[in-house]
Amino acid sequence: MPAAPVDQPEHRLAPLLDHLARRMRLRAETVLAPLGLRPRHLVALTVLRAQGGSSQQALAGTLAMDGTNIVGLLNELEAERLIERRRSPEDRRRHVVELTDAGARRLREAECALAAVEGEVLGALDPGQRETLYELLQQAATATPASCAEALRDAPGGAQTC
Amino acid sequence: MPAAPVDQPEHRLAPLLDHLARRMRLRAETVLAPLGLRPRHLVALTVLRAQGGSSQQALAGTLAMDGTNIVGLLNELEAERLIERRRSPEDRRRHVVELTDAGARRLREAECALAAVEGEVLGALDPGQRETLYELLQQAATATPASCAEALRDAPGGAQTC
DNA sequence: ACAAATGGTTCGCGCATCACCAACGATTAC
DNA sequence: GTAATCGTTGGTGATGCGCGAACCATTTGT
Repeated sequence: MPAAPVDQPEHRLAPLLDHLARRMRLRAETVLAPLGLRPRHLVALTVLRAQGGSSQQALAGTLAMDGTNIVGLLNELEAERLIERRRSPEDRRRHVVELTDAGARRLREAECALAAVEGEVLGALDPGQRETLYELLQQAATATPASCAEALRDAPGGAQTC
Repeated sequence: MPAAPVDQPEHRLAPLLDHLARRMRLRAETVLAPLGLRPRHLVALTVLRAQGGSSQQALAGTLAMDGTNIVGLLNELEAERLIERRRSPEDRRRHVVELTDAGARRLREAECALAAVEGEVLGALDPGQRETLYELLQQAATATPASCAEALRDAPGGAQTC
């Protein structure tokens, strides 16, 4: 056996992530509809609860979406008084976006409704596994904005690893 | 302290999953483009490698998408000789879809290219963590098709858990 | 003080995804 | 033979989203 060429399964988790996220999103849509929310809103609200008081283009960065679309998203959320835009005192061009009390409440309601969906999609995982899954994803998500921008800056063309 | 109301952080991982999957998908698109593949194709190919020789509506089930759209997806893949449709011997109405050698090769190429993306998006996770993440997602994904259909059958309206 | 750059907003274009309906050919089941 | 099933094609419509253009308010540079 010469050098044992390390026949890795070469499993990448991008497709897996995509697959599961899709399943989750599909079910979540139907559950969230009665609350007047869509998955996108949930992500935004969750991010805002974590890092409240960010500017809109900071949000655009962490949500990885175009600035103009952020406006629309926030408009919808503000129309239902779930978030507030205040002008920043230091730089009055900026809008400081923050969760309102109603927003935090709705978010909790949504999360509550989402628990059922989790039960369906992640039925094969026991509570402990779900918890570690949560922690892994959380860790990845909170650290990514920086590392992602960094990676994009360092290797704009292509960074091949194999 | 009356009954200690268990002030769970009530963290749901649906938004997290959505968020990370989006980041991953965005980067994956640009990396996959030169290979003539899009994220959807990758998911399909991965599923086919795992459970080869399924009928198209079985695929529709596990991919959670409409049958008619499956046709288009498979057409694209077949046009590049990455999959083959053969008629099932038992039931000649069915098409048995299977990965070709070229398909398996392309899939590996794509996974290789995807490794770089993983590095960017999951930079905060060390190899061990990524492995457990993979195993958790894998376990959830392989078990979901059944449990999901089951859940939909049992509770078509709404299954509130809290 | 004037020009340039920046954050946010609005409008509109274009593209991709996707569910759904309808109709059809081939095949199987009752 | 009739009905149901699998796949295929074509079309429609909603949605999401990136992108560019123009605009206002504000800040920054000189």
